[in-house]
Amino acid sequence: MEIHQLRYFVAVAEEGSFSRAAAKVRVAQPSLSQQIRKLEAEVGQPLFDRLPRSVVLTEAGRCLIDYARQILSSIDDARRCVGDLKGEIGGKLAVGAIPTIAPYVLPDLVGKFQKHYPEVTLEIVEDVTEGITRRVEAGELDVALASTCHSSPTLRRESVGNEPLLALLPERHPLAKKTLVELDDLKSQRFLLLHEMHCLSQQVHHLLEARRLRPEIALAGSQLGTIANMVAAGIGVSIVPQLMVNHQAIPGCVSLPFAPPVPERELNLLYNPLRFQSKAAAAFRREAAAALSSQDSSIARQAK
Amino acid sequence: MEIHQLRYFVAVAEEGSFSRAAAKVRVAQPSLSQQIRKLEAEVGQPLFDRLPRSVVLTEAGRCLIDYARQILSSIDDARRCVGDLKGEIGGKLAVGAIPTIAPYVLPDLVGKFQKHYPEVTLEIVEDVTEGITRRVEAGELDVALASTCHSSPTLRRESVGNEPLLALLPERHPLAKKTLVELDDLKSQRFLLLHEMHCLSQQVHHLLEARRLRPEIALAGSQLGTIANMVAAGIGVSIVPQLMVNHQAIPGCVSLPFAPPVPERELNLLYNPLRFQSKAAAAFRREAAAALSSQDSSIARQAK
DNA sequence: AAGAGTTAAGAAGGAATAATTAAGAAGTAG
DNA sequence: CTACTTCTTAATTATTCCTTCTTAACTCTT
Repeated sequence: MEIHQLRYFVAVAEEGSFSRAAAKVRVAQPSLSQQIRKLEAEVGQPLFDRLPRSVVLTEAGRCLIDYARQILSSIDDARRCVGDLKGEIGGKLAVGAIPTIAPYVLPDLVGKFQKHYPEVTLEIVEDVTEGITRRVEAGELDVALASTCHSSPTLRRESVGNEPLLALLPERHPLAKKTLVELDDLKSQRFLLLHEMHCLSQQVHHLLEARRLRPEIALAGSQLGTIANMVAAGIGVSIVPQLMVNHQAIPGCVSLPFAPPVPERELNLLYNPLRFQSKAAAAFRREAAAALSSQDSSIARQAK
Repeated sequence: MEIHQLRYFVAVAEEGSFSRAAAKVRVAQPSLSQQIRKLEAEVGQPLFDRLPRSVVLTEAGRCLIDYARQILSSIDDARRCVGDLKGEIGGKLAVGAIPTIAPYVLPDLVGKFQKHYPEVTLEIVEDVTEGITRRVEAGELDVALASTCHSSPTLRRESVGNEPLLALLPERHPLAKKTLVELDDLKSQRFLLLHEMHCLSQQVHHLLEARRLRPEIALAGSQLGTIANMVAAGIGVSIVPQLMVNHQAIPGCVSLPFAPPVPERELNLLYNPLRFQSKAAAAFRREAAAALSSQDSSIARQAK
């Protein structure tokens, strides 16, 4: 059993194809076939079922795949761990964020971080909470930004504060002139929400349900900018995070803060405590926390 | 970074010498030196300080060693995991036990186990609780038999019952004719104990201390058989586990049960829940639990 | 103080192994 | 039926890892 065999094995399992896997790991496809065969010979049974159109793991393969991933991830950690000892902050850093945070936070944050630590190669992943947390737990992401999510031995949350949610109304809406709005004011409005896989959508849904506010439209595969444009077009109203309002002009809309109790969402930094925390990851967490806290102060200013 | 390089690296770290490590991993010494050099080149800094008389880990080496051990252990687990799928129960199994259990339980247990599963290669380690638990947590042992010990994420205890402790007296001792004895009866006796690193010794010490019974003699580097012989010689009395009395004739001594509250010690099976549990390990746990429970019934019989 | 013994490192030759390219077989789609 | 995709097989090349022999540094003894 060799490390490169495990790498090939994981690649084939992920790609479901020998040739695509070969391209991914940058070797000729026959080499990869050969190494998989050796691995199969060593464990004494086939790891893949070679179907006409695809390649799927056998029982033995499914059994091995988790170990293989873990071993490769440990090797990465080991490299990073000794690399960090050399002092310089460098290497690769995989960062994730959910779609209702990423566009408003990452551009500034990534820019600043790259300026401070130019030796770090960043890899950015944008996905919904479910996908982000899975990737953190699988060791694919070093740090991630998300809102409410589950916690587990392989997923630690570090709170970086709460963020108010704002009402988003068309400019010429009767409520648009108020300075504060209440949830109940929005009764009988049509709500535009993201697809329910977005946690923001779930959070708002819970808010509305608690107040027996019903009419909703969910937009699958969409983003907050689309929602805003639809609000501007008078199709409905929405509830959006402060971060969005701070970072993006929304022509044709006004955003109004809620009267207390102000609806909020959590902002969390996620990471996998079982993995080695590189200096680069620690630095990114620091900068991210700082960036989001400064959000808080700008929120505070705006609230005055 | 290659698997064999990690194997060599761990071997050198453990042996503190290139040549001894080379013998251990069965390669010529220059090969091993060469591979260590490659590893050092890859991580960018030396892993060992080559001192005149020995070889010790550098900071980078200390950082890497845990990862290396974990990776190698994961690879073992992976092998075992897929191997188990093939159905047959085989492979290697490392079993540990503390010195106050091992001689009375392992002979029968190991004999039976080998008869039932002749394909399993057993490796037996006898050590005090501290050493046994460390080895289980480090993944060196698959299963172990011990008494009271700490528990941790990498060390799970599975209770297999409690075992009564008995008073061990010289044949001609005035108390020897009683059928039940109380702890307080033993006041002013001289107690012979094993070295305090043995948990049995600590347990008895606590018992005595609670009753303000003081005079003790601790025997370093000794075993229960020696204690028994000294008791027979009239040097003092002792408190020993039922297991010992059941499995070993003790000429010149009598063992007496205590009146309630009967002092007991726990009997636990230990294993590392983070590691893969092979079928061989599961089978051993079953047989060990059965063996120790049948102890209980023989204890019950004897108590009548 | 000199030599025997130990320990690690270096160099050269040979064996094993993994990579590449090219050709073949099996199945699918147009 | 032909063209295309995908994995396997085969032959060749290149790498790399291991071994033996040798050198260098250091300890301990006489």
